[in-house]
Amino acid sequence: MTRTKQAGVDRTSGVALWRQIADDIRIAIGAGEFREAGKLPGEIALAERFGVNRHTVRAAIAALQNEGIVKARPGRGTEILDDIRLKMPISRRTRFSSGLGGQARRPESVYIASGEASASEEVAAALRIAPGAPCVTLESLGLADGIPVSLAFHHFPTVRFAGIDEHFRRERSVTRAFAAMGLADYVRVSTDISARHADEREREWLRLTPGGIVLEALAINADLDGAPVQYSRTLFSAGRVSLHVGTDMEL
Amino acid sequence: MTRTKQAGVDRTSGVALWRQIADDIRIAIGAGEFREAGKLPGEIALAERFGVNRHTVRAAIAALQNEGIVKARPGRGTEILDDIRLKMPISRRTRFSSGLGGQARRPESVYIASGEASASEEVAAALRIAPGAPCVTLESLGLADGIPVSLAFHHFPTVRFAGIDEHFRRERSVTRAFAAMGLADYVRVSTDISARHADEREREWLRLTPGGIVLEALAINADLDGAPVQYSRTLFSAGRVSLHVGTDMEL
DNA sequence: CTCAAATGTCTATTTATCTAGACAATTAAA
DNA sequence: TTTAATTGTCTAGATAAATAGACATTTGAG
Repeated sequence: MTRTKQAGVDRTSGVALWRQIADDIRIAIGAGEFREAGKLPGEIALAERFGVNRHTVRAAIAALQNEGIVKARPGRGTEILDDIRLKMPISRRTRFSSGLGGQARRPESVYIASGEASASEEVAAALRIAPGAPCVTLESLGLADGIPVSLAFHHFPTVRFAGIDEHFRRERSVTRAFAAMGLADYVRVSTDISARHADEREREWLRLTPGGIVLEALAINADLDGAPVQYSRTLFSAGRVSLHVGTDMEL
Repeated sequence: MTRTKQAGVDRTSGVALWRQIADDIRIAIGAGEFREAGKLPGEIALAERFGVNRHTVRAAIAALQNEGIVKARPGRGTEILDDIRLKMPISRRTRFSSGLGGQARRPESVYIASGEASASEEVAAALRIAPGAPCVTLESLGLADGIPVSLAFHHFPTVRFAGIDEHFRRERSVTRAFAAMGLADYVRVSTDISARHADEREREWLRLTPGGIVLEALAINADLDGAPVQYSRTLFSAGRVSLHVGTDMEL
């Protein structure tokens, strides 16, 4: 029997059908497709829609259940749980903790690791220091309501911010760590945004499923004299965060 | 035989090993891992590195070859071709064609379709018109050197821009279409950026492989009096584009 | 309670993916 | 020219994914 191509599933892609279907349903939920019903169509209906066997759809639903997006119950159907995506503002005054302010969530930064390194060309160019000059590195995890949303790698010039990692460890905030070292205010100079698949380590920290996507933001912060004070690479869980760039308001 | 977990491959993810490995190598190339050699390690070395059979690695390389990223030749090895990623600036003066200016590429916009629609709540809110009010819709494809980099859905309020799709068709540029209708200048008011997997239709237009990622930018443009003139949803091929947000320069 | 609709579980079979090994073909260097 | 290193191609077998069907279990409506 030859098979007709059905809605959006590709049988030669190296991606299992159940995973393609899970991704498809996740997107459909995000687009509000089943909002009025509050639940997914029945497994048989979904199987017809995607042109696959009911068991394949069940595997997809099991994956979505594992991600906490839906909840299936015998007799009742498969209910859609919350689909929350935080909006992270990016502007001249971008800070992680205050960014989530109006969204009634509990923001939190967690220390992962820190150390000393010599600046790569990339870091040196961003911080306007000599390549090979010493940097404080700091890795941290950003959470909202206990759910990981970002994984950040910060770089600070050692000559000015030696020991800032210890301040971060106590204060659990880059802004407060800066304040503790006498830098009361700073501004975002540039942000470079791209997207890619998360690697294994990133998946672990951000609790992503394989194939999960991260938004990668390369950011430079500077003091009010324009001297770079921080270069960060932040990975946002693309399923939980969108980045909002306001180019209109006072920056 | 029980198998030990090797570098970054997951055998229960619903993603074929060859595809995981292809994604992994693509990322490594992007990070410059094999830059000095100019080619990948041998298939046997890669097979050991990922803990899989040589044939599985070969499948991964075949996929990368299909994407035009590498070129394998008997006796010579697998050479790495160009890895180009355009940098698309996002600022108050964002325009597609001029954005790629300094990057020595031939930018081009292609008309796909246009029509009339009543504004959804999302579109109405962005354009500050009544929900259900008429809009001109316009779909276009952005290319650089003939390679598709973006797929855009534009919305314009009909009351002010009826027929702008015809101007776009002739001028092949939104900026010039605006100019032809008497709007000499406009500015970007806000841009909302997220990332997700491309669906089948998007993959076709952007020539992406299954599992391919798009950066989705929701943008509002306004005239110099602040009245919204355009609401766009633009999908950038994440492998070919990064978005650069300058929050420092004169916006 | 009874029934219809839904999800849960089981077995069996087919198809795709991965592993294993052998050997051919091509290239670049000794 | 010889040799080593590399990719290309073939066969065969093992493992995982998908299909197919039957039937049990749970839930909500009538």
